Amino acid sequence: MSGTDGIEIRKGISREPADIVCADGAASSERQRGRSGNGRVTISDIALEARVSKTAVSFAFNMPGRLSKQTAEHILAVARRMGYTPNPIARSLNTRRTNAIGLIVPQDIPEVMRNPFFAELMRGVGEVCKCGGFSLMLIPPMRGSLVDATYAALVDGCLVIGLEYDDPVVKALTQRRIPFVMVDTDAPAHVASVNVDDCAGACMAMKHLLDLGHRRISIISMDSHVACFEEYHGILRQRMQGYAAALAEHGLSLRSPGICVLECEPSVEGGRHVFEQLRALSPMPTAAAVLGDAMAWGLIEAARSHGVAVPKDLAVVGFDDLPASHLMQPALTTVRQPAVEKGRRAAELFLELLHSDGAAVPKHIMLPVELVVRESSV
Amino acid sequence: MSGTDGIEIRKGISREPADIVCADGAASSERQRGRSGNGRVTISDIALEARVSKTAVSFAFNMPGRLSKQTAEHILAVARRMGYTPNPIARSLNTRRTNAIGLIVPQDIPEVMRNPFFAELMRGVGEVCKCGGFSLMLIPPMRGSLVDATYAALVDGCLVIGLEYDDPVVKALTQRRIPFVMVDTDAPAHVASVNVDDCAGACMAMKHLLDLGHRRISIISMDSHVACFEEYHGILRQRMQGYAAALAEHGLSLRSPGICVLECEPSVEGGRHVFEQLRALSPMPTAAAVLGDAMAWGLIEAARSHGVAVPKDLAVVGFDDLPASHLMQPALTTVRQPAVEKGRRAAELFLELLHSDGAAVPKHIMLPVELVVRESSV
DNA sequence: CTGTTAGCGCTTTCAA
DNA sequence: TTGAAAGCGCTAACAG
Repeated sequence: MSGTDGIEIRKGISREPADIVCADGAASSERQRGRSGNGRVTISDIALEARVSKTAVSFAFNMPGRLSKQTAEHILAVARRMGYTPNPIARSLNTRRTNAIGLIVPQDIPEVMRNPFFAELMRGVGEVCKCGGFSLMLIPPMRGSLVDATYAALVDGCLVIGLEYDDPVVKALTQRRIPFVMVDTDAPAHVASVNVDDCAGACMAMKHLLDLGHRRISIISMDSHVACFEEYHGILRQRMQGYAAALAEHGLSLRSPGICVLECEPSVEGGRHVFEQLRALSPMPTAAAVLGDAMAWGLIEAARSHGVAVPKDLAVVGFDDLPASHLMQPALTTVRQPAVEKGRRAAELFLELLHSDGAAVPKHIMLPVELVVRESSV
Repeated sequence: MSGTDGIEIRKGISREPADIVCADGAASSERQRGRSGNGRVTISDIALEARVSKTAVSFAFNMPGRLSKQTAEHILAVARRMGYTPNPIARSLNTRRTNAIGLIVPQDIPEVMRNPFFAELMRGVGEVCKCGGFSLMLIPPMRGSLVDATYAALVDGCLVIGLEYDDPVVKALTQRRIPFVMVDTDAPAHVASVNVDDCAGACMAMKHLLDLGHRRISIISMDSHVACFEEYHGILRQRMQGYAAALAEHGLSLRSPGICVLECEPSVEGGRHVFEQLRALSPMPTAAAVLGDAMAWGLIEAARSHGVAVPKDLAVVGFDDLPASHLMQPALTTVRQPAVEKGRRAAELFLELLHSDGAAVPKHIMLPVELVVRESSV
C-alpha cells in the first residue's frame, strides 16, 4: 500500500555534504600531542593545550567562579575548539551521582510497555525527573536475571515495581546501600513504599457486580507464576482479598461454584487471549472482574468478535482507569487508581531518601481508589 | 470512596523484623580494617580479607575460569559474606560499556508518555534490549537543555527521536563519538536512520477524505514551535507534502479556503483541547486529518461531548494505528505505521554501529505505511 | 594460576 | 587564582 516497500533504501538526502564533524582544531592537534589512546579528547588534552592544570579545566566546567574570567573563558574556548566534553562516567565515579533514577520492572520491556498502566506510572515519575533533572532508566531483567541488571545499573537509586521484599533484587539494593522505594507490594516498615488501596478497590468492583445480580463471575488476574491464587502475594493477594470480602457478604467465596480465577498477560493481547478460556467455561460466566484495564479491553474486543455482547451477555469491570478507558466501546466500568500520582509520589519519596542520605524516616503512602461505573457493566 | 483517604499511613507490616540487612561478617570486619571512606565495600577490602590481589577478585567476578576453582570460590565466598558487589561505574570507566541504550526525546517525560506512540516505539527498542542485555534510558531535556542531558547520559549510545540533524544534540553525540541512530527525521547519508513513509501515509489519508467528498478539512498537527507549516521540517514536513500532493490532485492546496492547519500537543488531552479551535472555525470543517491517533481520540471524544457526531458531522482520520484505535467508539480510520518495528529496527541499527566500532556503513531504513479504513470516516 | 603495575578520566583537598 | 597530587573503584596487560 505504500510507495516504498519496507526495503532498506539510501535516501541520499545529505543536505550538508560539507558538514564538519570534528571541530576545527581537533584533527590537527590530535596528532601533535598523541592523544590518550582511543582518540577521545580528555581533560589532560585540554589542560596541555590551554597550558593550565587539569584542576583548572575541571573548574572551568564545574565552578567557573573559582577561576579568573579570562582563564575560564580561555579554557572553555580551547575545549570547544577541540570538541571536549567531560566524560560523564569518570565524573560519576567521583561525584557518586549519575542523575538517573531506575525503574526496576520484573518483566522484559516489550511486555512492560504493552501494559499502558506503566506509561501512566512513568508519567508520574517523569514529573519528578523533570524537576530534579533526572533521566529515567528502565531496568528489565538482564539475560533473565533482574539481580544482574540491578548490579549493572548506573543509577542513583531505584523504584522497584511489584517485587516482594524478600526478592534478591531488594537484598542487592540494600547491600549496595542504594536508595529505593517499593511500589505495588507489601513492604516492611523500614522501607519506603507506595501503594493504592487494592483491597478496597477490588471489593468495590466485586460488590458492584454482585449488586447487579451476577453470580457466575470470572476473575481475570495477571500471570503470577504461582500454582493457585491462594499463593498470591503483593497486590494480587490484596485484590483477591477484596474480591473475597465482597463475595463473603453474599455468602460466597473465591472457591464457590460459578466463581473462577483465570490468568493472562497484563495487556490487550492477554485479555483477548484469555477470552478463549472464559468462553470455554460452562456455564459461561455472566461477568468478569479484570485486574487491569488493558486486559479488559482485549477481553471485550474478543467477546464482541465472538458475538458475546458486552455488557448484555458479559459484564466487565476493570482496574486502573486508563485514559482511554472511557473512549472504548462500550466505555469501561472500572476501579480508578491514581497511577500517575503513584509514580510521582514514589519518585518524590525516592528523592527524599537520596537527599537525606539514609537519615529519612521511610514513609508508606497509600492512595485511594474509586469505582467508576460506565457502560460495560449491567 | 476508598477506605483510606490518600493520607500517608504507616502500615507496620514488617513481616521480617529480624531481617539482616548487611551480611554477617560485614559489620565486624568493617571496623577491623578501616574500610575505604564512606562505608561501601570495595574490591580492595575483598582482596585484603581474602588474602589475594585485586586482580584475583576482579577475575573471580569476570573471568572465574582464569582462577583455580578453589581461589575463585573462596573469593566469591568472602565477597558474599562482606556484601560486596563490583561498582558498576568504576567498571564502566574501564570497560567503556554501560549496557544501556539511550532514547533521546525532545520533550519532558510526562509529555512523552502521554503519547501512546512512544510506548509502541519502546516496545520495539525493548525487544532488542532484551536480546542484547541492555537497559533503556529515557533522556529528556535536563533543566531545559537536551544537550546537557546528552552530555550527562551514562549510555553506550542513543536513539534520537525527531531531532533535526543540525540540532546541537546531534553535534554533541558526533563529537563524543557516541554511536546513534536517528528516528523520524531527515538524516544525511552518513548517519543511520529509521523512518516510515510519512509522505505517502499522509497522502493516502487525505486522498481518502477527498474521495469521500470532503472539501473543508482541518489538518491537526503537533506543536511545532515554528511560525507556520511552511517552516515545518522532518516528519511534519513530509506529511504536509503528502497532504498537499493529495489536495493537488483535486486542484486544492494547503492554503485553499476550507483547508486549515491546527496544532496541539500529541496526546488525548491535546486532541480534546484542539477541538475548541476546530469548532470555532466557520464554516466548521467536515473532516479532520490528524497527525496522531491519540490526538484523534481526544478530538473525537470532545466532538461527541459537544454533540458533533463522528463520522456524520465530522470525519476523522488518524495516524499511527495504535493498538487501542480499533477499540474506540467509533473505531478509528487511520494510517498504520509499524511503530514497534520502527523501534526495533532503530535499536538493531544501533547495535550494528556499536559493535562495528564506527566501521559500519550507515543504513537508512524506510518502513511502509498503510491506510486502515474503519468507522470514523464517511 | 596469581600478582604487580599502570591506567580509565575526572574531582577535590591542600598548599602555594 | 591556580596547581600538585591523591584518590574514586575497577580492569587488564604483562610478568612471574
